[in-house]
Amino acid sequence: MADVSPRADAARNRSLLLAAAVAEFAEHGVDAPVAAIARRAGLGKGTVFRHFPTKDDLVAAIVCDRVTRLTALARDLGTAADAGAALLEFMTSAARERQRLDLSFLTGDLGSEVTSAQAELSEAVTALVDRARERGAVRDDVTGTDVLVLMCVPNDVVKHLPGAPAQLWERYLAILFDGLRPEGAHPLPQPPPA
Amino acid sequence: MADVSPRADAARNRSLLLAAAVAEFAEHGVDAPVAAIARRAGLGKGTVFRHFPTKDDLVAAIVCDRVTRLTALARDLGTAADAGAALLEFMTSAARERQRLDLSFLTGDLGSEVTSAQAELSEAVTALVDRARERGAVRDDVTGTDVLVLMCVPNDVVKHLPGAPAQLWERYLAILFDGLRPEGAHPLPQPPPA
Amino acid sequence: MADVSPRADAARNRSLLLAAAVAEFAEHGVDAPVAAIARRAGLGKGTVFRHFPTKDDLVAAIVCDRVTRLTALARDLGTAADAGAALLEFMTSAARERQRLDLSFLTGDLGSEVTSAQAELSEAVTALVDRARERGAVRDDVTGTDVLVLMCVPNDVVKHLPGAPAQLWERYLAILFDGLRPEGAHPLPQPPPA
Amino acid sequence: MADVSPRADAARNRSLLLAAAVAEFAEHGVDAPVAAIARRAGLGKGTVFRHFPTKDDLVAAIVCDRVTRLTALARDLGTAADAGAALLEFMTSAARERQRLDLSFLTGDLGSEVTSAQAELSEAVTALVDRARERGAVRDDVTGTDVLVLMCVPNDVVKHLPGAPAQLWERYLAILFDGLRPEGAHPLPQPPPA
DNA sequence: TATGAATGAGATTTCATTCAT
DNA sequence: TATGAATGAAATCTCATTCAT
Repeated sequence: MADVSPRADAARNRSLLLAAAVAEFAEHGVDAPVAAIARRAGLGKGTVFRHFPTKDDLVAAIVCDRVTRLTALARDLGTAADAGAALLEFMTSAARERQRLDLSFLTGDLGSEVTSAQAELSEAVTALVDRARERGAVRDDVTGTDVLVLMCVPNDVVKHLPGAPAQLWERYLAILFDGLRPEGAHPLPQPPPA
Repeated sequence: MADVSPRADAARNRSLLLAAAVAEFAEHGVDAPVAAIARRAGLGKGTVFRHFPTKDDLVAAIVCDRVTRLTALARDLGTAADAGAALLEFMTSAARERQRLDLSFLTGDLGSEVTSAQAELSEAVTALVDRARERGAVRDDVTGTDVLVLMCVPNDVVKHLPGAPAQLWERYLAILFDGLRPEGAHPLPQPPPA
Repeated sequence: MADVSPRADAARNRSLLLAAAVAEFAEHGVDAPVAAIARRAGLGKGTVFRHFPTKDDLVAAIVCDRVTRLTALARDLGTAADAGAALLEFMTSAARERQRLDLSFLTGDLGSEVTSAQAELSEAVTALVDRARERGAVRDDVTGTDVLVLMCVPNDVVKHLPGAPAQLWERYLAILFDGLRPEGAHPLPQPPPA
Repeated sequence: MADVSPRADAARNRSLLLAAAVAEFAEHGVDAPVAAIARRAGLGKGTVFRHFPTKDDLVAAIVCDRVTRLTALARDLGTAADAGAALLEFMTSAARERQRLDLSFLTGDLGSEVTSAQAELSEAVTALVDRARERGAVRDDVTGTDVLVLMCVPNDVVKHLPGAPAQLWERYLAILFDGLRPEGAHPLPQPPPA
């Protein structure tokens, strides 16, 4: 009990830093200087490096957090009555999350922690997609990995239109999801990635 | 005569530089140092700045070139017999182009030249889409701007999968295009962007 | 009684810290971070600064300790039967000590405590050398200060040969001591330092 | 001819930098900041890194220069009439050189260029010592490598005495050289290093 | 008293851009 | 006109030291 208080402080600062980093990255991209993040968090530059020895570690922490939350969501939705609606809701929530910050959490080597978090997410999403496919809610030839990469689309797309309204991603998610439905599906020219 | 050869030289250097920049950006991203581009072109660093006063100008020139070529393609396809196939071919060619270098040519302020080139592209693509929509080849509620942003998707998506096969983008273009077809289209939650 | 145990604790920590610092400096040089010393001692970083307000103070304490021990040794040997053998043994022990950690304890301003310890060592070594010289064990023109600086040689020399065997210093101490003997001594071009 | 002038400038700056680095290292040790060297040379910080991509490269260049000059000297003296005097002169010159800056040029991995320069020096000094030994000018059991490491002694020793007169090293070189003479040589306890 | 979180000055290094030759 | 040397403003990261708990 006695040693909780200093740690509470450190935990609070860690949160402050993550929030500041998310905000700063959202505004200026991942090239935002660490100093700006520290300033935004109201902390010293060195404190950032105490919590995250490398800038990459900071990025990895954010990604990890995000991926973990998505995994939890996918698992929650894994037992929903309507498997198709569950998948759509997952993709919707994922896009809404990504609207805040679009760090691509699939690329690059961000360390083992992120890698295993990604593996868990992949598994959870695959389960979600498999179920939707079995119920005929999505086309036969779509896989969990497909959804994993496609769920980034709506936000990526909107990034290209600087002045666009905040909710525009919903439009493209809808178009994309129509492409995943069984109705009017044409055969795909390439096999799904591993 | 005397002043023709220097101009020919300058034009050749400009081409060399653009090619070198495309290659360098493709390999190392837009953060590739100007020095590397100069070296690759077999020219001095100062020559780069003589042709392109700023690194951004160099990027803008590449984007401009690319956009202009796409505009020409869109115009060529504007008279094809099958409007739907023409649109698909346009998006396919655009994706194939982008496979080489995925500078997002829609974002950011790259100067007036790029802006007007973008406007022309927008106009040409809108014509293409309008025609396809009138023939019933794509859904009623899709616009030229939609296609303009969506045609970046296949490559953007594949970027997230480092080890993926080179042609994987074809898979996602197919899914996406199925989403643009009239069959099984669900109403879209947001209006198209301007 | 009540205040005895904290003092005992403090003394123990001081020793732990000195030992850890010696080890760390030996492995990584004086640039070894204070944090590493604290970790090696199993103490907090703050504790280091409680005992030694400055990193320099920590270095000074080590030097002081070392110098004091050498002084004791020199005094012990001051009454030995064979004055020449006593001097050789002193230099041998000094070199062996220095093999563990070669902080040069003569250079720099390390504070008054070190300065006075150095003065005492100087006096003791001078006595040792004077006696050896009187007995004809060393050449006429050699002084205590000469020995003081020369006794660092064997280790300094070996430092230049990274892969050298641990005992190589003995070779160079032998050569050096031969240079201090009266046999075959040539006149020295410069007077001894103060 | 026409392209000599820009290079002349660069060469001059390179020399300026080397000189400034030697001076700065001599005053403040190798930990002297690169910025200080640049300032002393009257050049920008970036210019240092144009000439020497790394601080280590700068150190290596200095060492290389020094080693190369010593090699030339050793070779020059290799044909002198009096082999013993030649060796003494070599060690004297080496010490005088080192008096300006005592970068230990034997330790550490400074890159292949330095390594090969060191090898050449070693060979030249070995020739010098072998000849002296054959003429009976130095003791039987001394090698080129011994001299290579011992020639650093006089300066190392004097470093420990901050206020000492500039020529004090001559005194210790004399003592050391007496230790290398055949007269009064005692057997050495350790074999020579490779 | 002991701890270790926070600090911030400073070190190395990169790179777009300028300018003398 | 072409070159590449010079510049200096960041950016990342380290570490001695302070201070709240």
